[in-house]
Amino acid sequence: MGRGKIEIKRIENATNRQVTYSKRRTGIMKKARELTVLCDAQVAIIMFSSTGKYHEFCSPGTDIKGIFDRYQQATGTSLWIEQYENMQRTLSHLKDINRNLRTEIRQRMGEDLDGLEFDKLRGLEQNVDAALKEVRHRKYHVITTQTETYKKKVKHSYEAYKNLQQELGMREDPSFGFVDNAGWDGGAAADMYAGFRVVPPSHPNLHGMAYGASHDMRLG
Amino acid sequence: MGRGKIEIKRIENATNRQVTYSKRRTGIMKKARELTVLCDAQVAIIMFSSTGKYHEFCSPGTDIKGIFDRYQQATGTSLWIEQYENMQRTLSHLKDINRNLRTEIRQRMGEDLDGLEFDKLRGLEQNVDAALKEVRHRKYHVITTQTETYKKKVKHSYEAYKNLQQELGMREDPSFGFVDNAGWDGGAAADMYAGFRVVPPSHPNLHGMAYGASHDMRLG
DNA sequence: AACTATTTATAATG
DNA sequence: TCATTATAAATAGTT
Repeated sequence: MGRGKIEIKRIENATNRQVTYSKRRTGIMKKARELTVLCDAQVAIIMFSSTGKYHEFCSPGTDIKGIFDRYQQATGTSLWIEQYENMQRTLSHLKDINRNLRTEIRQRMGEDLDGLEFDKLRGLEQNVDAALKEVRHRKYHVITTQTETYKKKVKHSYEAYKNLQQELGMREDPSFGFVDNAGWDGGAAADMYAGFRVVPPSHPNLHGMAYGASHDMRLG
Repeated sequence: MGRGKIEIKRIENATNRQVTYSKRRTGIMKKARELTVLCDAQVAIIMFSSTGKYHEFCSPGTDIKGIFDRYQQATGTSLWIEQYENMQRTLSHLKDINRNLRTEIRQRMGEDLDGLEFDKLRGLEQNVDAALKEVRHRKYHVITTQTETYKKKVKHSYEAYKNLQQELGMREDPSFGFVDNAGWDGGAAADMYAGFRVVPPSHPNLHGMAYGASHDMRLG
């Protein structure tokens, strides 16, 4: 349909190709529109030219997404729906795990124990007991390390002071600067222990910010 | 183009409509195929006839999904991608939460404590300590209830035996049946306590099946 | 973009 | 549904 017949193969001349694309695209769109009206059909068309421009047609009364959702239902071979449902499954699975984890934490916090049988309770008790020992052990390790570090710091500081004093030849007033060694080092260490270990906690702080519900427990 | 010109409006005769749909559909598909070849374009077409049958066309080298993904990118107005990405975000968020929950559980089990500062450790210790008390309390409650129930059962059973014995007028051989009350009831109760409370656990069973990694901790 | 010779699509018909 | 064909419509090449 034109001045001459053409072979159906790629048009090499880019301008020609673009012109032909434009003409034929219009033609197809018109035919699609006519089809929807004449035959009461639903049609969706998406086109990309070789230059990347896109055009679409969609029969009135719906939209591209609508037609494609219908298409997926009709074919059964879902495209996005499959991914979507996979994700839904994963999500649901994750939520289950999440719920279980929360339950375990609550039970480890001594809550929601009503549903547990005796055997479970005994297991939980032993487990929490062992955990407590571990935590205590670790805590003492940390406090010991901290104290050692502090002692070393103090010692180095004192030595630096001594050296300085020696360099100055003790010409200054003794009431200026450090007075003595013993009272300083030991006192500080004792204070640390008092603050960290000797003073008992006034309240156990079971649900406060210090530990427990520290991260967001709600689902998205 | 036909023996006569037609108005572009719905064809009322169903048969005619179906015939026209068939012819024109073929025509559009052919034009689409020609367009892809001549102009190096990408085209996707989906059609539904008024009777619900569907037909599709897609330029070679891709598929419907491919073209529609490209379409979504081109338009920016995402259709499925938006839902998809929302779910991805939710999923990722859930995974984060689960990871945190697992970390908390591990720390409540006395593992992975290396990263914790002293304050956190102290909070954890207090928390686990309080939880242990709760669990113990609950355990004793359960064992007490169980024992009471058991005692009642035994008592009822013994009374039933006594009544039966009385009805029989003690005509049978005393060596048949129950011998005495005391040895039976008390002994059973003591055994229970021994099994549940007196005997110390041989191994704490920190990671076994009794408690701990009871649910699937892997992700899907 | 418009024009037009020609090809192509298709409505009516068998 | 298939084939035919007269005619409408689309479009290739041109201006």
